[in-house]
Amino acid sequence: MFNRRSFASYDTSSTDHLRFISDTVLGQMGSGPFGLQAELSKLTAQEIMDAKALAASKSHSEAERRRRERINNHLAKLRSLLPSTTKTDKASLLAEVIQHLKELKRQTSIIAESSAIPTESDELTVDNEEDEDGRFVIKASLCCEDRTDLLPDLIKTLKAMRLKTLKAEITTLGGRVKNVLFITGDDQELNRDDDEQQQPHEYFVSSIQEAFRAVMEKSNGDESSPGSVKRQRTNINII
Amino acid sequence: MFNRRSFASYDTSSTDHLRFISDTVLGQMGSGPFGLQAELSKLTAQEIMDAKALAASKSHSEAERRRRERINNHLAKLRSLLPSTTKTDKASLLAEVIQHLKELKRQTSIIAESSAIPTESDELTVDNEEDEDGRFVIKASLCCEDRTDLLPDLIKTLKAMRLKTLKAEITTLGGRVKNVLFITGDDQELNRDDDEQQQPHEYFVSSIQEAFRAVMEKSNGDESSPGSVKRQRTNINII
DNA sequence: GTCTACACGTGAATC
DNA sequence: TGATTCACGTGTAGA
Repeated sequence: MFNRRSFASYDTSSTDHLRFISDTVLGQMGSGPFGLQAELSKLTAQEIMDAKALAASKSHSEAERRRRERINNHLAKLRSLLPSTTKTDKASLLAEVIQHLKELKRQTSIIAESSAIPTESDELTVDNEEDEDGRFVIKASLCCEDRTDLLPDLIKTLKAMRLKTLKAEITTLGGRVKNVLFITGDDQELNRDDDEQQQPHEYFVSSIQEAFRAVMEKSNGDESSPGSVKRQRTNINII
Repeated sequence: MFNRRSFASYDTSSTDHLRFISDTVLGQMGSGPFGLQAELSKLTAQEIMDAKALAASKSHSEAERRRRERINNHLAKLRSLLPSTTKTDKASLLAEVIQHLKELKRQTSIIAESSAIPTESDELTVDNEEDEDGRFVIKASLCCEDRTDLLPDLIKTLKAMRLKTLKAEITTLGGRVKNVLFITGDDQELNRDDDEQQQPHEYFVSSIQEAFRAVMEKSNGDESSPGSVKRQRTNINII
């Protein structure tokens, strides 16, 4: 452990290290011809072991240097992607990356909700809305990878929940699909005038969200179909 | 440097370190009462210096540990923000962050171009388009911080370039403004039927872009006006 | 047994 | 000067 430390300094060459060892050992031991011989052979063994250890240590430190280099290159790339490069500090850089990432995520989610074009990331929002006649309508917007059974599954789900689709905007682009559905229940279920209005509607919203989530996740699990017809765009409005 | 190394191991206590020094020094020096006394006082000085050095080293290593902790916390937060948490590796994590950041940036820029809502980041695009009558129209979309003189400056610029605004969509939100202008030149300048059509239009596009860029940058330099009326939204269509 | 990734303490530099 | 940041080589634990 002691001599391991001795070549830990940055640019001590192998020969310097060995000379240091031979000096100390020869100084402590007797200088007779036999002892010297023994010590010399011992030294050779030491040399070999040290050479091996040094080689191992060298490759180790080099590997570690490569790793550091990779990480720092990525950090530099991140720094170049940020708008404000005020702080050069590493931790602050990462903090700004986090902030920027959250901001971008916020923007995209806000814009994506009000857009009819499907995005790369899966998305599901279900909200209460009021139509022009003041009746309650639920607007459900879901975006996911397209598959042949998606629409039938959605219809089946809606039928099972006794819901009626007033209007559907279905847009597919690049193998992905975005559905914006305007849903209402049977008249005896929704549009009641008692003072417990909010709670039942929130219940409907969450149960619809849950059901649609299941349909979307079933879609994700279906990896066997290769999504044959891609990169073609269709835009369908069902009223 | 030698004894600095000696307490470099992780949990060697201060007393162990000092005992090691006293052993070696006493072994090398004479053991007379005077020499011992001198060595003892020296030792005390050494002890004090070592105690100081140890304290410094301790605070240093603790500070370094805090720094590492901060960085790793940020990395963990980044990992939680990513959609795919497949690789736990640090460098790969940063690589995925870069990828994700680029993807989000791409999405927002694409969506922002086709949206009438002003975004947080400045933006300027100028493109050729054809209107319903087949005439050439230039669509210019610029988004920047709002100021009172922005619109007059734009109008002045357009007038100076002998351009006509067919239609303008101006939307302000939260102190920022987005202008989408549909521009055409005088009829003798644009809409010619010779085979050099593309080049002059590209010239117009780039010169318009340059002029608008100047207007936007002048806007950025104007920090004196406090942008009094913020957080109110207006939507104006000029046809 | 080699390889890889991490945390650690330390020397040096910058402020 | 002390505080803070970085690169370095090393110990060590999983594949």
